Amino acid sequence: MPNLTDYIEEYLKKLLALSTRSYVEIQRRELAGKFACVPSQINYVLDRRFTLESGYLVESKRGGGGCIRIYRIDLERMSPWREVLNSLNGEGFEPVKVRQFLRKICEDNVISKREARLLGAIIQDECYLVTGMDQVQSRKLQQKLFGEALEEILKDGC
Amino acid sequence: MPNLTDYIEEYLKKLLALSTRSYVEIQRRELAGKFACVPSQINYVLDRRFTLESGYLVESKRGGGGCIRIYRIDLERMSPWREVLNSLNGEGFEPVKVRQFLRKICEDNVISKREARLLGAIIQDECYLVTGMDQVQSRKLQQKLFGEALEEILKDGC
DNA sequence: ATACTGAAGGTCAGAGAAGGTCAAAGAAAT
DNA sequence: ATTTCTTTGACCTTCTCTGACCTTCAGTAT
Repeated sequence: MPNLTDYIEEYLKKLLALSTRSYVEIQRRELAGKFACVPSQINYVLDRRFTLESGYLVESKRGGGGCIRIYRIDLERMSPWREVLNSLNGEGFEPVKVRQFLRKICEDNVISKREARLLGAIIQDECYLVTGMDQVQSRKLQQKLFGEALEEILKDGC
Repeated sequence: MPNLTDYIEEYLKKLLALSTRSYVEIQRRELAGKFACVPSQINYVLDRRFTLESGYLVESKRGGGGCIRIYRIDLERMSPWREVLNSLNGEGFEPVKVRQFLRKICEDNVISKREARLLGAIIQDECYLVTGMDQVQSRKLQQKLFGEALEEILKDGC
């Protein structure tokens, strides 16, 4: 017995399938209207059903003329990142390991040397020392920033 | 979903691209007429889309026969570039301004689109919220990380 | 010269139009 | 009975657009 979230998910995935591009653009208010629900329901659906792990990526712009853009990322583009992607949610996000990983995918030409160095800069522990955060917090932030950066890479070429 | 501001921006940039000189001259009143909006809308567009950080310079003359002149700043004329970089590295580190700057050096092919987006990810305020740092601290860290990352990119002899 | 006048452009605060967040209530699953 | 998933609504942030009021300047009348 499908619920609202299921219907909205299905609708959006259909839109994506029909689109010639790798993304679709919607307006939150309008979509909420179509399904007779509150706008924040749309955010819920996006949070739950259009996650990075499941191969989707969401961007938005506020203000007059704002919109939400949903990208579909194909598996090939995702696969080189699988390993590090897993470490982004749970434990096991270790700068040292990530660096090794970066070297590897750089050799595999998934990213450029410059990009590898840029990503490396994000996870330099020394930068975080001055803030007075404890290590747990720093790790969390590194993890978050790295994740965001990764999204930008996956978005690319879409 | 472009809005009025987007259209006016596009129009002006097209004018600039077509111009043989490095600037264009417009009349606020007349331009507002063309887009059926109030004159101050033009100021808004200029404030938001034609800043120094994004590589433009705006001059104006009031009174009878007044006009607005918009210059496109060329990276070759290094001086403004340096100025901006310095201001970014000094006190006034503001992600909004930095983003405009990124857009410009991207347009000028100093960095790739992907790199611009990666650098943009580093300075997203939302990421830093979870850490419980105050804004001053977050800014400092953003600035540090951004600086390191940018260096890694430019090291490479762009 | 001096003062007036009208035609520019500038500023700023407030309304409006998006989308975001979060906690709490309600429903479904285990 | 408890946990997890869904739905809702109040409140927030960002970006855009408008209008009232201000400043500057060229030309003209005194």
